[in-house]
Amino acid sequence: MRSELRIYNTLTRESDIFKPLHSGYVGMYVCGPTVYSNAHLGNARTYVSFDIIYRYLLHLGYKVRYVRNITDAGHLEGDRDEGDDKFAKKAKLEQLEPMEIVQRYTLDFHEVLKQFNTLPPSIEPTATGHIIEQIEMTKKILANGYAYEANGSIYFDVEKFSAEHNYTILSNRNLEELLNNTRELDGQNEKRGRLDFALWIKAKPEHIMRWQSPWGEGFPGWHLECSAMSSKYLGNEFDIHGGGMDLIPTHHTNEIAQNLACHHTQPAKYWIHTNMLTVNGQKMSKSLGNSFLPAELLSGNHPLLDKGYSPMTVRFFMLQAHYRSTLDFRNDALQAAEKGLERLMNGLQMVEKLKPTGKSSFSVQDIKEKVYKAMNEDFNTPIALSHLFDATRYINLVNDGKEQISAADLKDLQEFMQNFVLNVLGLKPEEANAGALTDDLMQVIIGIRAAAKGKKDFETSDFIRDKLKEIGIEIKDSKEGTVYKIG
RNA sequence: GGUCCUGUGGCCGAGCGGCUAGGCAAAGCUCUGCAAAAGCUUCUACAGCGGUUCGAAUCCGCUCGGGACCUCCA
Repeated sequence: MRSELRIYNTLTRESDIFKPLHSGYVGMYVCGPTVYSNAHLGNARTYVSFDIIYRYLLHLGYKVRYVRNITDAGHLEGDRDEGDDKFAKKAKLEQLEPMEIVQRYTLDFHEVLKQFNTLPPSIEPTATGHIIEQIEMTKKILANGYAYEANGSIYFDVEKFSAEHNYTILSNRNLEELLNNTRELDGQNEKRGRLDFALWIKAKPEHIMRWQSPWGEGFPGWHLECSAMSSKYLGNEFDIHGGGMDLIPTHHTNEIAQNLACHHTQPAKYWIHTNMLTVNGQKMSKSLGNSFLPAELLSGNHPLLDKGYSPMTVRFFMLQAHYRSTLDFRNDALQAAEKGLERLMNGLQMVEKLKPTGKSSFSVQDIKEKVYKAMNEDFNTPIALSHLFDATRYINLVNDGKEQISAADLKDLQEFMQNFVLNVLGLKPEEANAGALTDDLMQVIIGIRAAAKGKKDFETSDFIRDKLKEIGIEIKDSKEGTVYKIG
């Protein structure tokens, strides 16, 4: 009997037993990127974390609708009504149409996530594609009395809302202190309250992205799109809402307020938040200028890297930490992850070659249960991995004849390893980086070397090995024969 | 300034009242013409000082580090 899945819920600040609203089905909404520049590794960590959650839920047999938006409009520089939106600003900078920016960085985002082997979401809606829904929602919040119009813009009335609801339920902040500590910002005279935020913003003449609304031409506030799209595709109440931890105090807080003000329901039952990727102990972010781009990672062309690393190495590196802990991105940690991943993948290959040896001397069932237990405790991938490494050690010991495994257990273990490593953790073997022709050539060379070795002509065989090494091809002799590795 | 999180062996990272993960590195061994690779084995830490407890890395207090949020951010 397996343990039940528990998820740490930011809303309750406890690990809650996961029970979907509709048995067998899961609705999950994750806040996607604002596509105004290249996705960096910090962004990737969040989506890799949710990819694991998505994959595991699928693995458990749930039918999951995974919605992840693309923010392509209405995201202001600062929470100021006079701010340009990010796309228009960047567009001016590069002399491009805003939607050109959106397209470029949406493609980049998809490319990055594909490299990290994340599964695409079921629906990937865009903010610009849901202007009508956002206007409708604004109208309804106005009608319900939780917003007001000021000079063509619509603001959410936090004071009114908090008289009836706990506005800071998610962040657990003290509302009074928030009110007193929020910085005085310029150009805020339109707002009645310091914490009020825009649902709809009146377009200034210089704004390129604008839509017609009952309040004149404008564009939606950032927080509204997620409320509108999650309601549309998952209903007013759904199971999981996720995002980075940095979204808790503002974005998600406001989202909850909007949903309550509009639909009178709290949108999600479980709020999951992933922690940040740090560099030298500091959060990786575009504004701090310490971000790593996937291209820099692959090439190793970055002052903090000694060499390039594959996306799978980074995925594995991320899996070695829990999603709610910060993770520091460092060259030597990556180096360690590279070796670790190789060990795990070797184990995965090895288990396929194993032959049953009679009665099992260890319990496959036990390993499996430990792995599931770890995953059921708030998706604890580091612990799951540690048991997978235990399994790997047993696999190697069976290969050495020091442990025994029965035919049934072997089949079980093979299926489990393949399924878990490949499908749940989403790790895939590095693609052979040699083409067919190269491989044929290598077989010829290896054959010549083997012949020389057979004649004890070690001078020739060592010459071949050394020369290949010079051009970056490593020769390894093993019991099963000689293999090569490029790079 | 306010709110909150955090400090684990040479490094990365789990654990969060008793059973003291795992990976990397290191050392020894196996394999091997020699290597390399791979595999096996070994290596026991919880910032400091107090307290609670039969028992604390785990709970409480203080001190000293580090970080996040309060402003766009995953």
